[in-house]
Amino acid sequence: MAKEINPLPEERQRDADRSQAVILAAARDEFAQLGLGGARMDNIALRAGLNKRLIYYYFKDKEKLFQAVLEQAYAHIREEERALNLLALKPAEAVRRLVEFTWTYYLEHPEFLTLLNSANLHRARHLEESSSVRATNSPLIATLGEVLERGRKDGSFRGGIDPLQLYVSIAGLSYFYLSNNHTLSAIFDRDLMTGKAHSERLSHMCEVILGYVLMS
Amino acid sequence: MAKEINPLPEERQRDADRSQAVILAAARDEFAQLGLGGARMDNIALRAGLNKRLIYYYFKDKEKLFQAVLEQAYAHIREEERALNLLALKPAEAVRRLVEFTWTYYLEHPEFLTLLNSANLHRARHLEESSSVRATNSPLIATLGEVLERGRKDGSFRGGIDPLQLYVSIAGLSYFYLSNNHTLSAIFDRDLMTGKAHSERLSHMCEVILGYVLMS
DNA sequence: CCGACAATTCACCAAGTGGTTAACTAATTT
DNA sequence: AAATTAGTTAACCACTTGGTGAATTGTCGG
Repeated sequence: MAKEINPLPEERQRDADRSQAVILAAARDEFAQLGLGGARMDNIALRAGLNKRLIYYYFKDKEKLFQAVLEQAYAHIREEERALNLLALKPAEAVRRLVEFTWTYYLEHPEFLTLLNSANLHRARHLEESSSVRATNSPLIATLGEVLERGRKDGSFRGGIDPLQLYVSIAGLSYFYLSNNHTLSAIFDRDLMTGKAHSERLSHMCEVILGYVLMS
Repeated sequence: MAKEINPLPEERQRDADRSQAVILAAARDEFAQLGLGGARMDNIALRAGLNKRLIYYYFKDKEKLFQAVLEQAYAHIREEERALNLLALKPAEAVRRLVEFTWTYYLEHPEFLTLLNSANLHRARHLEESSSVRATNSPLIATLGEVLERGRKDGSFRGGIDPLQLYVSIAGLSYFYLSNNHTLSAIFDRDLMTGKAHSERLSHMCEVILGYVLMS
């Protein structure tokens, strides 16, 4: 009996790409949970199920590893942002869609929030060294600017809105609620992470943002 | 010539209260700059100009020290919030005042933002153990609720606004801009920390929030 | 002036810490 | 199938790290 060829390529024992991906995922989780200062390289190796030496082999050192994690995180959200296709929607719907997307993305990717916090704690020096993040100068702001212009032209939006200010406001409304939910819940003694609380927050944010951009 | 009595009490070499205060300030700075995981006890002692052993003598361990720093930070902002006296203002002015205060406080106390981020990274467990923070269940929300009610009664505000949602929104608009200014500046290649950028941000936030609460 | 206690110092440590050296082995090339 | 290279491993290390035991000294009431 001839040995049949496996239709799926057999798992190679050694796979550089897979190892790097596994390390990145492990590092993302460790950094997200403990911050740059609290993360432990031994722990990352343990999470990855790979020898610690491999981390240094592929990523040089802790700082570079963190930078790689950040780049991957940004690449991921940028990809999803691109898929939004805001220009295919009516201006008001585009803004609402952006609010909802931002909220949902942050909600489903809490690690993104803590990674950004760590990056900012270190004054974003890991981004400045990174070409990939700066280069792909998010086209979202340009798109949002176009949406605002269209809305103004068709008379539904007020004029003079800075798209960057609006984007920061949209992001901030979700970000603060989710990133600081533990302290907020503790101080105000109210669980902010129930499904009901979430939908209330989303509709509140839509009211705030749409109430601002829409003529009335 | 008789030795005259010093009108200011001479500096005692040993002063428990002063030492604790110095340690707290040093710890606040260290934690704010490096996070809980990145902060070093030796560094805190160095900053304080005191022997490291004193930190453990007064604060038990790193976790308790961090908790004490958080408690002090909250106590400070709560004190200033109390001084706002929002109920003495007309509703619209009270809301605008709160926006301005929040912005200014965060701007002048950047360490508060990073401390909160660290607290949230650790799921606010340092607050849950703290009686002082939970106890002084910020009366700001109650005050804001009263402001909203007055505004609705005199016909200037819309109804149905949840004061907590509004507070989170007001805080979030400032917080995200300032806490994430490094990553935002890097990604969008725009300096967000100039005086001009600051005043633009403040007026944008006032428009957003007042546009939301005011009837129109 | 003294005894007692509180404030401070000094020397020290076990358990990590990020990072490295060099050997080893699966794939790939020739 | 031998040679080369890329992926992986084990053992190790110099240096930090949070934390402690015990001695020391300023302060203050009596």
